[in-house]
Amino acid sequence: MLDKNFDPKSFEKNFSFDIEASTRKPDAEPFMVLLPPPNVTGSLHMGHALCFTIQDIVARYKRLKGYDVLFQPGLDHAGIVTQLLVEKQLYANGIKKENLTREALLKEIWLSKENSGAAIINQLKILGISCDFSRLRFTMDEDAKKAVAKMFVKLFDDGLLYRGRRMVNWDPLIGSAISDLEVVEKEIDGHLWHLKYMFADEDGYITVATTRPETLFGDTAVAVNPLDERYKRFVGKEVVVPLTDRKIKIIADKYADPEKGTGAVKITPAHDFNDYEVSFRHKLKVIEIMNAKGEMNENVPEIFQRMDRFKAREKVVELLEKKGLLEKIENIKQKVPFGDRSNVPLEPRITYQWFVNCKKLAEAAIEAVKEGKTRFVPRHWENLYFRWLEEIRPWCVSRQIWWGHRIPAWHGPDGQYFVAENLEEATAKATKFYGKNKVELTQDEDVLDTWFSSGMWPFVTLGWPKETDDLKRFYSKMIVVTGFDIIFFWIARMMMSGLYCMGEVPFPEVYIHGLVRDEKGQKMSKSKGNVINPLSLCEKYGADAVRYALASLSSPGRDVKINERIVETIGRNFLTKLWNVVRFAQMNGCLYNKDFEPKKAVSPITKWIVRQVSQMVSDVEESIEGYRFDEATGHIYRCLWNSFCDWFMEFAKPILQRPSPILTDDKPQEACLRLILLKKEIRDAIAWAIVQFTRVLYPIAPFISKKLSGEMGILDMTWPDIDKNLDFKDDVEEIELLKMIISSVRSTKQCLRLPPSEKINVRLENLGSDIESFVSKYEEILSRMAGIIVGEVAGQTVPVVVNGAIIHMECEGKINIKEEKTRLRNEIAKLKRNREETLSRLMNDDFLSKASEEVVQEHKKRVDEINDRIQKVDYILQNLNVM
RNA sequence: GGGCGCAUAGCUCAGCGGUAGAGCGCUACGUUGACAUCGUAGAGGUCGUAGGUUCGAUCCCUGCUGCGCCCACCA
Repeated sequence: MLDKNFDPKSFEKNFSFDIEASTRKPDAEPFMVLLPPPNVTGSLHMGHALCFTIQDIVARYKRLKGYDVLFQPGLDHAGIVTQLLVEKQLYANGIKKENLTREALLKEIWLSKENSGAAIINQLKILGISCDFSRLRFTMDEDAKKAVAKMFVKLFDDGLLYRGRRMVNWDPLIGSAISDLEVVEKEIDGHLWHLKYMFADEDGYITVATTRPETLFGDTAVAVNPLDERYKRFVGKEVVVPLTDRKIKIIADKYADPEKGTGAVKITPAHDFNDYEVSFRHKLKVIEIMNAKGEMNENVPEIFQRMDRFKAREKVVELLEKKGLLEKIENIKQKVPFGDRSNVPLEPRITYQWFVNCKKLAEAAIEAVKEGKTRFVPRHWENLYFRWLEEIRPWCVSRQIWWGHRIPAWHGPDGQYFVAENLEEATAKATKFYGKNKVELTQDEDVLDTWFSSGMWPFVTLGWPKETDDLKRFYSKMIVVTGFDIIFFWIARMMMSGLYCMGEVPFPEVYIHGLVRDEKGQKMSKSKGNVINPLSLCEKYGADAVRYALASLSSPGRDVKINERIVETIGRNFLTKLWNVVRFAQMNGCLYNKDFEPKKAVSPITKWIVRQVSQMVSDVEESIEGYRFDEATGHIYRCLWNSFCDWFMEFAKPILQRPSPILTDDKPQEACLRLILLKKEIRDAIAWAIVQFTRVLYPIAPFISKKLSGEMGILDMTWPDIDKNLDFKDDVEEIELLKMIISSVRSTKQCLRLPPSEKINVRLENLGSDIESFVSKYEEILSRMAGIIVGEVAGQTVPVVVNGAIIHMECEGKINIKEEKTRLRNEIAKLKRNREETLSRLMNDDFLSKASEEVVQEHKKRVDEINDRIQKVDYILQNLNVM
């Protein structure tokens, strides 16, 4: 028997879904859900909870539907983030990175990875995510390493991957190159310094505006626009770089925009993408003035050397001012590129890096989506995907950090390198190249961008490059669920890698969910302090409540705003309701009866609830298949709370509470038997309905569903097998009429300020069916739920119109006639307005000729109904006058 | 500078070419056996704005306004 208090903690921990998650069904249709591997940098946040809940709903639903579901879990090594985190932890313990060897730092990171990984797995289990943990993979597994090396070599051999000296975005804090995607533009309050560049051979100067005065040591020209009349005559002249005695030329280049700054721009090829371009056109010298940490190097005057770039800026400005070379300072809003992980301003830097030429890969990825081989849900995300892939640039995949997949390339003593899957193969290549036996090879120091291995996740987890059975069975049969923020990082790359290595799209569908935000719609972040920890919510309200709330809030294409209160009011309250109704069922001895056949139900109320539940099941099915989890929870909610609890259980109560007759010889046997059978049918129907609820709810709230279906006597979870062709029309209509009568009486009582508990005599008129039999069936229900006694009435009455029927309520001395008259007049006025509107359409020839026949008929019917009602209400009004 | 999304009740959001919906909140009333984490009833919206298409527009199209996001190497 269930406890009176609903306490999810008391049972959630008792359930493990490991067995169902790892059970394979070789004969069933395969379906895979690919869990986006969480970073091993700590714990799961609300975004994970949403993403994983959605996936788990799909996985569980498909399992119930009979598919062979592989829900593949994994963890991501998350190169830069993880290394930064561990370095920070070490630093807090007084250990500096500089004092550690590569091996020592890696050892520390692996340790951290083990801890974090274990914590994440534990959290996934608390959330009830039913992936197959026996198949847990890590992006730096031995197998994954081999696969990554394999693909790297393949790309290299196909000429799609190369090493080159290029200008890249450099993160001075991390000391590494990063990809374009890892650059975030931030608008900051900055200054525009107007500097005087003195002419070398005459008096006077040209004014150059810059936001980065410290880079002037790297200047190798000043550019003006060839069409700029102001500066035409200066082109070819020399100016002196301030604070130095170095002379540079004034050049004419269309890059200089007369509208911007002073129209004359300093050219610093080593530290600006545009200037680098300009330097090629004019064969300018390239002077690097900073090291990997963003400190000034030996190419600047002595006093600036080893100085941090921002410190140097201050110093430069100070000196310029002293020397009278600073014309003015303007305050401006400025966009500056920052590293998304380090959150420091980036420096463009010219270095050797490895690049993937994505052009061809991208074309295939675009094509596949255009052809519909992969579909985004919601569809409009495809635009974003196309736009990025169409303008794709070479992808810098090397990182100057230690944590990650080491680049599978080996360098010879002379700078020659050999790309190979392992040292043996590299040695073989080197031997061939050098033509002698012993060559000292050293592996490339760099590691790969994390997303290189993430992009291979769909097939690496299935065993690639081995041609495993799983790979054949599940590749391209999977779904990926993720946020739009990683469409470029991950989805696009999985498409490219997948098509490249497997020749087929990895997944036919990608479901893109919204971002989780706080109740004000703000992004959750540690700095704002508005982060909600899903695990503490689970602790407080249960994982089911969190999952249910997330599902019901996840409308397509919209962000999910959540706070603790929402979990409480949406999730926990609903589950409490379910818990309580099951408890009530238990008190009444309801247990699942496998012999109960819904379509053979006898009692109208049973037929009604069977109909409602059946409809709900097919609605939920449709919703989940369309990824409408908000609708799915809505259907379950309304059916359980409104139809089942508010109506059916109330209908059932009087029947259940009737004392069971004892069959003796002196009582009419048939009536007793009928009651016994009716009570049994009601109990069976209650248990049946509850079981259906737990089944449809199982994908969303698995713990409570399992618990409650167990209480009802069901151990195996399956999707409800519902008869979609039930013909209960007449009975369903009868119950709908009953409901309307009850509602109308309640409403009228409230209007008339009659206490709901007061029993009122009523007379029914024009019911449309046999009043006597209707009353005999529902007399008890009408009495309990509406507080009316059907029979004859005396004295003053208030008639209530329900559909075609009229309920005359006895109210002698109980009501205020004036108020009642006002109420009725208002009702008539409203009805008339309604009628006018409908009639005006029916009198419109265009409407009659152009609207569909169905719509026209509907309008005509509506007018008839309104007329009928007006007539009755008016009749009532007249009679009130007489009384 | 391009592109995308959103605008519906006090709040959070569904919806839809044919008389506006839910949850929360609010108001009134109601509890001795499922549930106050509750029940019953009710108030509350000219569906952002201006045009257009249509017999009919909250829904489709266009402009505008406001908010949010993405992309882009500019001093």
